Amino acid sequence: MNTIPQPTVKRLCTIYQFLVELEREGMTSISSAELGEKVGIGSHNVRKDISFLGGVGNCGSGYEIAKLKEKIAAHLGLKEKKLTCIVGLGRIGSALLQHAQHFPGEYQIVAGFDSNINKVETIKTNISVFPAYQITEVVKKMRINLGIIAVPEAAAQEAAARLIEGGIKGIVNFSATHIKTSCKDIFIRNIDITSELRILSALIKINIDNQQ
Amino acid sequence: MNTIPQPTVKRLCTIYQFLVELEREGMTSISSAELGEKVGIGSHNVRKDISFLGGVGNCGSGYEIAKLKEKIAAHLGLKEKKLTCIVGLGRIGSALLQHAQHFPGEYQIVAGFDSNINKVETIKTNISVFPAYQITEVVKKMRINLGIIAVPEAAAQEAAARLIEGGIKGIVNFSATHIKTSCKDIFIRNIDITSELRILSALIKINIDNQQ
DNA sequence: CAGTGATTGTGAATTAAATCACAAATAGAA
DNA sequence: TTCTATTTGTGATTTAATTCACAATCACTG
Repeated sequence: MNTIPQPTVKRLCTIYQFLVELEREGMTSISSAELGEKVGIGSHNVRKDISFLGGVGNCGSGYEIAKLKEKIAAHLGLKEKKLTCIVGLGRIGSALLQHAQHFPGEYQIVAGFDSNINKVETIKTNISVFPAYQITEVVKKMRINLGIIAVPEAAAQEAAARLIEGGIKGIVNFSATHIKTSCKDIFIRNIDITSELRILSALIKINIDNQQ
Repeated sequence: MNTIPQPTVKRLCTIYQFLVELEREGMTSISSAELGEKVGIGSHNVRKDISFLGGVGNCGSGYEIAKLKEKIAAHLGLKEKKLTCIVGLGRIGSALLQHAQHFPGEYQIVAGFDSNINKVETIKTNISVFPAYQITEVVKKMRINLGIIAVPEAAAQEAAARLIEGGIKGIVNFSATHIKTSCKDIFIRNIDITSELRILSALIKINIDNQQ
């Protein structure tokens, strides 16, 4: 089978997001050139990426948005609704939680965890909230697919371990610690605001250096 | 000049984060193998990345942490303190703000913006908060280097435009919209939780497909 | 229904990144 | 000091990703 390169996966997800917006605006078709322009990549690249999905476009007149969206969803496994949980209900965690609940699309957040028992009781939300020591048990019982980690640095690796023990398949980690796993079937996306700011600093610095 | 590849920049930032932690734990030196193990990349790759900084390591016995940290900081422009602002003081924005203020390192958040005038007045924080229409003016006057965008989708591109007009050099965008700019000297990092979840779904799906 | 202009899909070429393999350097022991 | 066990730094190699170039396809017009 023709395996899809990782950068292509990322770009297809970005394209997917755009297609959702375009559809909402009432557009029905778009060319590779226009799509590339909007997403900030070349039209060649757009076509190459889409070609991994098999023939979708209409040679005369670009891609039919509904059809392309459907194809991407089918290939990237976006059609099955995923059950998701959040570990850590501090400022970031609860912001993410409420944010996600405003967009109840493919990802349904069904559980929250926090080590602070008080928070477990007082947090005002309509999802079930559990103490942290029940992570493994709850993930297993509810068959949760994905986890979002928003705990302090020190607790992150431990939280990941419990999620994985419960059978989770993917993790988005918002803590400053870079989480890793030796298991090749579990995927982790580490997102760190400080790291992003550093990358910006670096890109700016290198850009200036190169101009001189 | 030997220009540093982008993936290397990212990895060096991750490594930098680790060095900060290791230093805090009292370690003074580390080998490429151990470093790679912790960050989840091969030791070859670690050495190659570090080699872009010029000779740093001690052949017999790994890298001296303080020295390596210093070298990375010097090369990636992490030494000069950067002034940063946040646009959008909703749930995500104010969570990021308070989070960042707990780690007052290289990035000092000096201004916040929101289109809701009430929020401008009531938000309890010790940074200056301004209405959104003053973005350009304030960024220019305070010579702010970096911006964090945490506004709803519809307002994001506009916010970016104002920041850029004010002379900002780098943006981290937390809104669902993919922001782009035609200016090659301005760098944007788009971070989208939904997109990250989709990427996870895709990686899991493709992994399963390939096993069969 | 032929002719034109636009647009896709993809093998080939190019460029970039990751990995390898090993010489050179060093620390520490004997 | 000399020998050995480590560990770096880097040119060479391999692999992956991007870009190119153009034939094939289709919509649309007159």
